[in-house]
Amino acid sequence: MNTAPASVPEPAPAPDGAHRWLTDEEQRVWRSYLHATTLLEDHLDRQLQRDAGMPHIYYGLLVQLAEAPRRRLRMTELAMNAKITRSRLSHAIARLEKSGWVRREDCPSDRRGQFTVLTEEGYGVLRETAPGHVHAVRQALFERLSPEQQKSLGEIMQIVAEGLQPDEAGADLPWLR
Amino acid sequence: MNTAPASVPEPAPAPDGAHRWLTDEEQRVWRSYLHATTLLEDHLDRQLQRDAGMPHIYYGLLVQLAEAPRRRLRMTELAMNAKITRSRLSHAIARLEKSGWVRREDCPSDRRGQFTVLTEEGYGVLRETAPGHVHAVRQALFERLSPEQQKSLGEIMQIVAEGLQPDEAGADLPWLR
DNA sequence: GCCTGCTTCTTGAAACTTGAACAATCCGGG
DNA sequence: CCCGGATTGTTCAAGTTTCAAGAAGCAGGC
Repeated sequence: MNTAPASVPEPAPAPDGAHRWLTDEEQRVWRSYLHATTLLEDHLDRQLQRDAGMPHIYYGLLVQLAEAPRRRLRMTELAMNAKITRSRLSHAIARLEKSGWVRREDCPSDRRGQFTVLTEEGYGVLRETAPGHVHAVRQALFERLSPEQQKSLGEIMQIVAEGLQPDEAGADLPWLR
Repeated sequence: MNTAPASVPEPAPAPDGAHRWLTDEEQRVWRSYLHATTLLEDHLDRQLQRDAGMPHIYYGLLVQLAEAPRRRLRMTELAMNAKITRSRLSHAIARLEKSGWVRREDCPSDRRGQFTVLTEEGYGVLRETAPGHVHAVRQALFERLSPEQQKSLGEIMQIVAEGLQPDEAGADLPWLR
């Protein structure tokens, strides 16, 4: 959960600055980050498990489907949107299908492909539970931050995501890099 | 993963402001947040699984132990520090013990209690893998943010954590509230 | 047509997490 | 002393995630 603490022996200060520990201030920021993100994720997971009977990530899958044209997506696309592996998605969809919130359909143009379709029932669950979830997010996050902080948070998270992403934008334009 | 999307029917605008959707801007911030935190956690988990043979959370447990006096902590205290349940900790410690990085010791003053002690071997693993982990954190986060952004992130996460915590500071001083 | 390599999705086993239930112990009051 | 309630840590079962492997279909070159 944390980076190397003070009590872990410091590595020899590398000439080039590699292997540099975090400063005290960085350490504080990092621990706050871990602390807050852990608590928030736990909080939302419990909220949704209680009110919707599924973990946060599964809820996110239903949301993605609800937003998609004809409320359906190919497995691979859904997996990419949700930033999870296809394998994980397969298991998740199997579970959601068992709950009746989702249904599979063959893709006519590619016989390997599968669509996942949000059922009426799944849509209903979303409609019923979305307000509570939004409320939880609002209460835990937005109500506590000033407009400037919200803006700043957005920018920061944007930057971090871009740095970690396997190059989403321009991934199909490799010659630009 | 996401809050209610545009395509989920809006709840009747409650007079008191309950059940309010997120604004477009809030929505953007929230999705950036989810996106970034997911990617970062995945990134660090893989990094540590690869280089240290354990998930991020387990690494955090070792760090906590390394920082503690005599490199040992009671189960409950460790669980609270790491923000996980006692149950989860029990499993985790069992695994770390099997790996030889940690060892249990009875608490002399409370026969229900257990100490978890970081072994020399566990300490060694930490010493070897900490630099790589710090590097990953630095690279994914601090190198990409301006000093102002780092400061801002710290403040924001502090606020969020405080809002969610079962009242850590002052929990034993209830008369102050 | 028929390889070869790639993509799509699924599967199975092992690892990890969750929540409830539990035994053992502590602690304060009567 | 003894009881009831609280705390400590573990365990079980069910659910979720990961990783490696694999079946099936596509697509291009020959």
